[in-house]
Amino acid sequence: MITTRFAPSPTGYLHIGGLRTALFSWLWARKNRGEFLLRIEDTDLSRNSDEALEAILKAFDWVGMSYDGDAIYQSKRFDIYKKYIDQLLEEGKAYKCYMSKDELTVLREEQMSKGERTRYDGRYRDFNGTPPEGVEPVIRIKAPQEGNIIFNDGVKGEITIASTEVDDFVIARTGGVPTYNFVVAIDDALMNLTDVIRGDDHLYNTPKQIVVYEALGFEIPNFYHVAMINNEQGKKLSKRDGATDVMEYKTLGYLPEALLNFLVRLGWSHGDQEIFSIDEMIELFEPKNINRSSSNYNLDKLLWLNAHYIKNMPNEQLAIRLKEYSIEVEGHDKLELLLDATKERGKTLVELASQINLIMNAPTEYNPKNVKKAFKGEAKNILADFAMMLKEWERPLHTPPEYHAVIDNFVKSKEIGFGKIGMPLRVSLLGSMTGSGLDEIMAIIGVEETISRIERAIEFVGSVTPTTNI
RNA sequence: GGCCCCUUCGUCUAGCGGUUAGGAUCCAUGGUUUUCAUCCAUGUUACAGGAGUUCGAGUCUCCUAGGGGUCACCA
Repeated sequence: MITTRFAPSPTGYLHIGGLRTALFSWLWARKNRGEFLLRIEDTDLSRNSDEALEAILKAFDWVGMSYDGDAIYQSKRFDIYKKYIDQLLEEGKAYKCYMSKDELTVLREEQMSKGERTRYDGRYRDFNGTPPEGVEPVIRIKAPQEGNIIFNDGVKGEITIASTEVDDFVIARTGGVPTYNFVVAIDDALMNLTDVIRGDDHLYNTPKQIVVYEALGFEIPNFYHVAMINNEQGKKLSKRDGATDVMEYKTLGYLPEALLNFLVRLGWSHGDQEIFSIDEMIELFEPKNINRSSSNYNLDKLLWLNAHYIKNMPNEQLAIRLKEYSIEVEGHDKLELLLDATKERGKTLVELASQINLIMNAPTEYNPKNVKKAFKGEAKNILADFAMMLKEWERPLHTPPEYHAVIDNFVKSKEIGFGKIGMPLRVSLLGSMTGSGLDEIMAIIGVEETISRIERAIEFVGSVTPTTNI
């Protein structure tokens, strides 16, 4: 059985890099009918925040990734870690180090000035004397002093790191609170993880964790280190790049299925395929197809995917999603028509919402530029005549083709080009020069509203246009 | 700086010793559309550089350059 996990620390929001590794882990577990576990890394009591934790859980919920069982909180497992610390101490695989922070700083500065890698020098590794007074010790683990630590990374291949690069790192701070690399290794082992998929930035933690695995006799899982996601300039993602919080994408009008599809293709591929439903991702995902190089985050592609998912989403479903964007169209008698007429014109739900609002609400103002272009010349009279024709029209007016017939008839009887009525009518109805088809708009709002909007436009034109121009 | 990793169109990527180096996005052009958008078609653009190995190298090896990661009593 495959067991994977996502292990965020509740110190900030969930960002897209984290979401992607979570996605990969989730897909891999689901594909193998294994388990995907959630573990909250909250051993740094001073940096945790409940809001951050809540935001992470909310983001998971929004994208629809479910974890198995209950989330595990490291802060509630200190007694377990304590037990292993004591065990290592007893077995002589760990020791108390009485070096003060000041002494450590001095050592580091010395090493840095010599251009060496900063590392603990092991001065208390075999200490038998009387401990200095007044110093609360930390616990350090005995790391191998020679040879190499070698592991096979599922993405990058065999990684060899010299043991001299790994010092006797602290596993318990003064006060006894255990540190990250120690608890990660213990929890990963205790949770029976088979595959650890995580960010590239953890690559150097792996040898440290292997030291713990070996000291405790745990079985080492498979590691997959996924390269980072950079911004469009190829630099590290930062707050300045916007939308670092996954939930920000919801605010911007992105569908979770588009975001996930975008992320799954960032660093992973299945031949030339671009569009993946969740089920397809689960079916096709293979960690061996994860790219070894880092990738740049590019909004164009996400936007294209989002537009794709909006266009292809059933209208009832779309109506439900739109509720989050202050659009209440569920149960509207022209729902199908309304969404068919607008959903190809919005790349995000926010844009789609504004398209819908344009149709559902009569324009309260007309852009001067549009007025100048669309309401010039005979426009006022033409609109008036068209409104008249609508009023006197005797055939039914419900569907777009039925409205089309009116326009058709109007243009022919007046012997004018479509342009003479098209743009003035559009601006009258929407206040905008672009948008859905006129036939559709009129069919959605109905004949009374159509006439009312035309009359308001005529009134407006009359108030600003010199009579000589009409 | 030490160590580790990475390098194919602007971007995401396919490629797994022999291809006219493919797809997607973006951009441009044309077509469809009464506008816009959608859709369709066409087009421009890439193997970081240099040595090897080989009959043959984007694919293997080495070097150089560039980029990234990491060096905590943070996670």
